[in-house]
Amino acid sequence: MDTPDRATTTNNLNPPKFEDSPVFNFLNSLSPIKPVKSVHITQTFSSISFSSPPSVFTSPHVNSNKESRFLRRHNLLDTSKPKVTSEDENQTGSAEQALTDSTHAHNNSRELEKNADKGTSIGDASIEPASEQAKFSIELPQTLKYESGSPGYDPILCGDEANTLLSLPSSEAAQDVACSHESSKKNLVEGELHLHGICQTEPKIDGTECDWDNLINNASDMLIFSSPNVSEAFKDLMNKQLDPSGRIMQIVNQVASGSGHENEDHPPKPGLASDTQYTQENIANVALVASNPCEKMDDEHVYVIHRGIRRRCLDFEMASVRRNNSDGNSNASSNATKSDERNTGGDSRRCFLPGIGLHLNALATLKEHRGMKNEKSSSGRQLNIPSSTSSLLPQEHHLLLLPASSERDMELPENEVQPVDDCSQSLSLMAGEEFNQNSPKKKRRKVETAGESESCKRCNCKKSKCLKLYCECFAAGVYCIEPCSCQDCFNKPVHEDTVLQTRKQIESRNPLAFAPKVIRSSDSVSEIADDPNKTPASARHKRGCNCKKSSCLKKYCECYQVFSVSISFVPSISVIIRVKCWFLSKGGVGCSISCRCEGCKNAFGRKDGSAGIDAEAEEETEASEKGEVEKALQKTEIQNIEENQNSALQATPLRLSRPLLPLPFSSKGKPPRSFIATISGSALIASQKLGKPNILRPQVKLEKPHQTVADDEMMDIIQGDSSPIACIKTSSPNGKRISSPNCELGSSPTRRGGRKLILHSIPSFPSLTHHH
DNA sequence: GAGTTTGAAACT
DNA sequence: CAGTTTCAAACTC
Repeated sequence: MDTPDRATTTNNLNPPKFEDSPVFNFLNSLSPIKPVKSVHITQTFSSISFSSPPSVFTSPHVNSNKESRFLRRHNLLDTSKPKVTSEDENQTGSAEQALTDSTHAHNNSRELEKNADKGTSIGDASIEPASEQAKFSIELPQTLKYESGSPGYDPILCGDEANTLLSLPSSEAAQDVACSHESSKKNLVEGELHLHGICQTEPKIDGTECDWDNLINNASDMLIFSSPNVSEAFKDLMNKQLDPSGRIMQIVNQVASGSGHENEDHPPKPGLASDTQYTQENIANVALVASNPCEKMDDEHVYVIHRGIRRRCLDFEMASVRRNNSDGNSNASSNATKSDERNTGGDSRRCFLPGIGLHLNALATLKEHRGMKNEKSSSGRQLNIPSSTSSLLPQEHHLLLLPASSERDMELPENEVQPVDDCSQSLSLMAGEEFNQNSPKKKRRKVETAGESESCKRCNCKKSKCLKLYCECFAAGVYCIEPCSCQDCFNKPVHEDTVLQTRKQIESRNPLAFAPKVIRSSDSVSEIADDPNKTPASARHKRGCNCKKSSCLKKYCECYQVFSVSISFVPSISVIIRVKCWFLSKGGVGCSISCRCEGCKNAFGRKDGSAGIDAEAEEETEASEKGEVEKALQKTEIQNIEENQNSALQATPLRLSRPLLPLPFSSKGKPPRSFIATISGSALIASQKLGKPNILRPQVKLEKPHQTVADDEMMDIIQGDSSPIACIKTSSPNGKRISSPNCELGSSPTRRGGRKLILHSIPSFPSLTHHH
């Protein structure tokens, strides 16, 4: 499957295994995270274009399957060689062992170095001893040939290795939000990591030097997409990004202005409901796949990508519209059952409808694309959103893709932080994340592990018919889907009328019932603006919690919910970034005066105003005799990490892993162990306020698994200009996901060397403070 | 997997 | 608004 060039390169370079890399070994020695072979995700629902990379590396929880698969790949690799020397074999084996043996890792690295010097090593990798972390550098394998075994691998598409290190497996069906099981299966089979050489993007790399930055940069190339098509599209994107002149936003603007998808050569794919939809999708894709404006995007790719975005968002208000829509395809097939939904994809398409899912962030974006909006309206898809506040669905897609349906959308409370909790809908441009679902034992978890979209909300309602706010799906504004274990569920397209009605009823009772639950106080905003270093954990739950027994240390607490984001940017470097987001719909925020909790110990901020979950706070906690709190925190953290690791392997629909982070340790010389970053939505907002680029750049801080980055650090991350971050897929512990509204690919103004994907996390986030 | 705990949502 | 009930998630065993 390799191109001639690649083959040559491979042979010449005698591709080292990535996992043999000393760096990797070192990482493994430091972190519980262990390398795994490609992930076998049985995602049924996920149609998300960028499913979480079947991580090459994953947590120890990864099933053996993956590993075996990975091994197989090695075998393939080896077999490709004329002869496998015993040394090579040993190295291979040692690499495996090294994963768990740090000492061995060092030895290995030295060996590798030796080999590298000889030019015959499996992997050109060198790593300085821990004491010399400052010089932490690594040489990535020149050529990693993993694609050979993938049936879906398209040599043509992947041929351009120079520009694309991503070898995206192909299984386009998997992209369909229809969540075809078939696709999923295919994905499993084909969704393998195809590494075409980690450092190939750096022509200059001659096998002797490849600093950490390069590694990181290249890591982006190693993203794994469950969907081959997506991967292809992404690859194109990546290739285009190589062009210095490439500007993502241009594309976006182009599309918005109607030129983006004018590629007549590539008419909309069959099955598209309409041109309008296509346009929407294009926009979405553009947002995701920003590419060089000079080059026409491959609509096909784009389509593929966005296809994964389609979700089960409830377009409550669109029900009637859709009905009228003669489009036969229809989603209209609202008679569809859950399975039907998955298979038709029409339902998912709704996600592009404004419905209730407009995200605040989207508003601004949409405004920018007003032309698009108008166009849409003219097309008969005028969307009317009855409730402004209630329409804040945590669905990034909506934000990005849906044209503003009504001005009312803009009437949302200014300081509300959009709940970005449902990844299912969210444009999860995020990496193989996973949230902190603390109990893997749960049924839901099972479903998840079963391959179901971890990203999807999964309710388990029995009596509420999924028409109450009890139901997470309903509350999130999404239809229940197969992964749900609900009974007598009415939260289905077929009952959209009922859903709508119920929703309205609830809204009539509480207009903000569906509004974001987390708000950011103006005070905190200004505070941050004044001093970016201040802890931005100022977002607070709108109504506050009422905890009495959990001390606000459990997920029961609406305020305290650790949303974690795992960024698996380098599949080979299982980097799990745990991000505590304060910009989530709920959770991850400190308690406030509005809380009526008792004995509040919310690590994110106590009711009494105590420090949040900053590192110092945690340290304080640790140091203090509050063993209980500490325990709780640590436990939570551990759980989160473990879960992240686990889930990182699970492909999330539309899970786009984009390594955007120039790892901080690249300059700090700290080897990654586990990246735990804390992202504050407030920080994001603040950064906006400060007029800084809305680049979500979670600073990756190397620290112990239980540590978290201080808020101020997050501020740096967000505000800083050195670390482009990848689109991160964030999710809440309870399955709620957050994704940056405008996860766009772009080039960082300050990016160094390699291509980096920048997550414009909340670019279009309307200023929440300018009115204050 | 079943049962318990918890706190939000819903109801009165 | 307060008290109670219902509910489902979180948690425990």
